[in-house]
Amino acid sequence: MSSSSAPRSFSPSTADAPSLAPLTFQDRIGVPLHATRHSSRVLSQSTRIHILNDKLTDDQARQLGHLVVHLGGQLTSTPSAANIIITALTAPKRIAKHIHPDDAASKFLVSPQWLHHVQRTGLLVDPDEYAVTRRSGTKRALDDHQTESAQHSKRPRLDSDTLLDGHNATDTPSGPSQADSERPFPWQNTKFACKRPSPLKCINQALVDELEVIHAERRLTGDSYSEMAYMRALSAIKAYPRSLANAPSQADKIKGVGKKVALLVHQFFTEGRIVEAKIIRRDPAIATIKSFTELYGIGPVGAREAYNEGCRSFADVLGKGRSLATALSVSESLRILPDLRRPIPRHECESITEMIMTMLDAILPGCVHTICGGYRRGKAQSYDLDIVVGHPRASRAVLHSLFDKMKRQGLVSHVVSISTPQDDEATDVHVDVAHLVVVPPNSGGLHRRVDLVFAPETVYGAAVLGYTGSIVFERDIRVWCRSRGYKFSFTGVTRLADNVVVDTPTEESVFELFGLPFMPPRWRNCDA
DNA sequence: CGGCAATAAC
DNA sequence: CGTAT
DNA sequence: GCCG
Repeated sequence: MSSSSAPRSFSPSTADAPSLAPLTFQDRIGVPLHATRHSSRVLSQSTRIHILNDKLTDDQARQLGHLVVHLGGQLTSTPSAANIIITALTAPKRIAKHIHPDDAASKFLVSPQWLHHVQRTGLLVDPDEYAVTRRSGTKRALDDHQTESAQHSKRPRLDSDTLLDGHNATDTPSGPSQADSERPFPWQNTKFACKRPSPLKCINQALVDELEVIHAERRLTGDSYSEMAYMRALSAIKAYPRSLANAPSQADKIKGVGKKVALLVHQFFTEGRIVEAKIIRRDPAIATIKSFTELYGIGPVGAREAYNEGCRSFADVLGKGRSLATALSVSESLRILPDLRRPIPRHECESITEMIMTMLDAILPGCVHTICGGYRRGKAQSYDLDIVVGHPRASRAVLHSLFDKMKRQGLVSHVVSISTPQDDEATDVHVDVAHLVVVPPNSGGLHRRVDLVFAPETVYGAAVLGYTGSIVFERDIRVWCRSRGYKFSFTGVTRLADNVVVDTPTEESVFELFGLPFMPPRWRNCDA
């Protein structure tokens, strides 16, 4: 594709719609620089729509274009930049002339009626309902009234009886969630993820997985506050202990779930999927951008830029030679990526830790340690290893001694980053961190990401808590903490009144200080 | 309508 | 600033 | 996008 970077526009050729502003095309991925304020947009930026002019008059095409923009969607100048293509054509051969063969499979090809239906209902209608090339059923494209009424009248709703109390969870079917009896305390309707137990897999996990698709798309497109809203909403649903299948309208009573997500929840349980997630799942642009973020040091912005500059493969990204400010070059990152994609089973987390702790013991005996991260939350496998070590005060630069020893033994293949040694006697507490790539012996030469954290025992509890996650749990414990007059980080807890660091030798001491019931690590799985 | 975690490295 | 934890 |  020709890299049309800046938004382009043209003025209407025929002057019979004078009130309309010129149409604006946007072929790039990502939220517009000046996000147009739609109070409640029907189409999000995940719908990038191209209108085939063929068989439409200029005027019709322009009207449709304005409708797309009016509904909050993005208009593209080429078919390949879109994920939805509107056309009045019906003959496959004629359509094929406009669509690159590579694109044909992934694009939704819809009739203009789709857009009108979207406008009429104010909902993102499944584009497959208006597919111009037949899928399983050929009759859909014409009878939009029928599909509409069918969707709205079907399915009984039996959600009036059940209430949001969470105590008498009598109806716990054979769900895949972990033993509910282990739940440390009952669910409560709170906006703080750190106050509600969240299992590894919840009873509404299929819904959570669907919302996660939208969340990931918001992250990749840079819609950051929408991203956060989805993250928190799915987190809230994840903690909800009862099935929403027969009571989808209960969803908007859960704190963190608002009008929009409640609508999606309803759609999921009445129609079996969320349309927006379906569109995103089929969007190759999103998949490509996501794959770029697998490279260390390339996040949503870098991945998006690469994509918008025409990159479609790792080789393309490598060709760009963007190694911006990362210890791991793109080529190195690419080289070890196959290894880093391999999950680390729990027993290997343990054996690597044992090896490292044995080495440490020869340097400074008597340190305590905890394997944190997903491992501690009970995940069967992880993609990195977080080891938090607690050492007696007065021991300085322990991490660096250990690090040297590991290097000498050839265990360290890459130093992603390591905190600068605190040479002088800094009076305040210092937590040392090393982000390494390690090649453990006896594991087939696989590269493994290992994070080492060295904390004085006075803040060991905060460090362990800070490295156990999950992300939403961490964020909310900080929010809660501030509301109680403290500031929390993995380096310790500070009382805001006098800026004094409070002793937090154990996790329990942190929870107690904050007036929070202790949350067992296995119940901190607040993320999808 | 303001706010949305905190921190370190690059 | 963007990325990572 | 949601909460207070």
